[in-house]
Order: sequence, then C-alpha cells, then structure tokens
Amino acid sequence: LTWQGEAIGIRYEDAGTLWKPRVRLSLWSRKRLARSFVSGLVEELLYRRNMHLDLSEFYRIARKDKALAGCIDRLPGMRPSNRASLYEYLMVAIVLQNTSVKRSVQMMQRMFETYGETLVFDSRALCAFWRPDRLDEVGEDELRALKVGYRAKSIKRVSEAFARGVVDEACMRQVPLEQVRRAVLDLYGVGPASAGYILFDVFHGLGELDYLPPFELKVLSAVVFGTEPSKPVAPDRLLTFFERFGRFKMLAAHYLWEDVFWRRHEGEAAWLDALIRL
DNA sequence: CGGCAGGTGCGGA
DNA sequence: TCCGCACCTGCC
Repeated sequence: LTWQGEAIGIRYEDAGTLWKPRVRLSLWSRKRLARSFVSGLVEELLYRRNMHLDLSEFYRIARKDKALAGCIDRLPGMRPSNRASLYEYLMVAIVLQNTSVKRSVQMMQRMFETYGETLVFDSRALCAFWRPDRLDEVGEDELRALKVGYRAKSIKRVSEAFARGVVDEACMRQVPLEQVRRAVLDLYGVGPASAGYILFDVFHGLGELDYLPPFELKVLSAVVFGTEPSKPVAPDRLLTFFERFGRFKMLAAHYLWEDVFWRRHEGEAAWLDALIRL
C-alpha cells in the first residue's frame, strides 16, 4: 500500500475470536515511521476495511429472509472490505469493464509490471500502485501497447484528473452519497456499474443498489430465484427483491454474492464455473 | 471466424 | 430520459 507517498508492506493476522475480534498488524517500510504516520495509516485501514461497521441492525433485518440467514450463519461478521484508494479502485473498475476476468487480470498485471513498484517484504513480493501523475504523462498508444484496448483513454483521463488534484477522496467521504455519485460519474469512463461498485466498496454506501450488470444479474438471479444462469429474471424483478433490505440492499446482495463464491471455493455451486471463464 | 465478455460515451429520437 | 451503436482484445 502507498500511504502519503510511502510504500508500506502490510501483514494482517487474526489475533482474536469471533466474539472478541482482534487484528494484529505488521508494517514494513524503507524509513523509520513516525508515530503520527502510523496512527494515520491505522485509521485509514480501519476505514477501508470497514472495521467499525456494526452489523447487528442488518442481521436483524436480513435474518427474516431464509437465504440471507444461511449466509449470515456461514459468514458471521463478514463485511465489505476494500484495500484500495479511490484512484486505485478506479483503475481496477476500468479494467473490469466489458471483458472477461482473465483479460482484466492480464491488463492489471501488465500495468503493474510497467508502472507499479514491486515491494519485497515478509518473504513475498507484491506490487504497489503507481501514482496518477505517472500515467498522466504517458501516451495513450503506450498504454494501448499493454493491451488495455479502448480503456486506455479512460485510464489516462482519470489519472489526469487525479494528477491535477480535482478529486479529493478525503473530502468526498464527508459529503452525501448522491453528491459522490455525481462526482464519480463525471469522471470519463465511469458509468452506472463502476459508480455502484465505488459507492459501495470505497464509500461504504450499504444501500447502493440501483443497477445490475449482466454477470451480477446471472449469478444473483440463480441464487435468489433458482433460474438457469443463462436465463436470469429481468433486472427490475431482482432489484425489487432487494428492496426489502432497505438501507442495506447492497450489503444483502454482497452477502449472497460472497457466500455463493465461497461455497464454490469449497467445491459447491459448480454451475458458477461456466460463468466465470477464467 | 463471428459473437461475445463482470460497460461506457456519444449521437439522435 | 431512453435507445442503438461502436469499441480493444482474446477465447469459444
């Protein structure tokens, strides 16, 4: 992670129990870190990882639904957790657009290799993001050579906006979500799908669900209504279903989503494989 | 080898 | 506001 221009290696360890959760944090850095730097970083991580989120109200509402109750039992305490800054998340969101997971991974990999910074710590090597101004100065054709396709234009334009300092993430956390939505939609290459992810993952808008892209529709329709993955219900029908979770609409969808992917990981829900095309 | 994939901007109705 | 269309690339 890059925080205030410093590249930091981070290890999280489970150091508690379900009822007394604790996370032990280890940090690696080139320079000795000031106490104030570390406390600022910890505060940021607490925010990004949604550590302060109290799920009890959501659980009270969601337990009324049988499918959600099952998810809560299997994933108690689970919360949306984001590791990226707004800028970094935007880079991922753009790379995910209108393509397969496999290609998104390739695009991200090539951008990390070319512009990222590899950090070796804790006996592993991980890549940190580049700074926005680094991509602001490269040509669109140079980016296209990394096989990102027409997304090169969005990557450049978003990087330019951040390099010019016209987007202030800290400030956006303080304003109403509708204002944040308009601000991110103003960025070139951000549409309803990307804005939805950002409002939920980056700005913790737990009720942000008013658009379902094709892949999400197929998976959630199968989970909620038991449809064939290739024959999902109409988006509006699914959106209506989630209305019952009120200000936790997207969190409910997130629970169903994480649960089915976790079950796939455990060898169940094999029908997902055909959809994913890794 | 055309169609399509975890969308979006744009022009025109 | 809504709709149709083009768009990089790689795999089926």
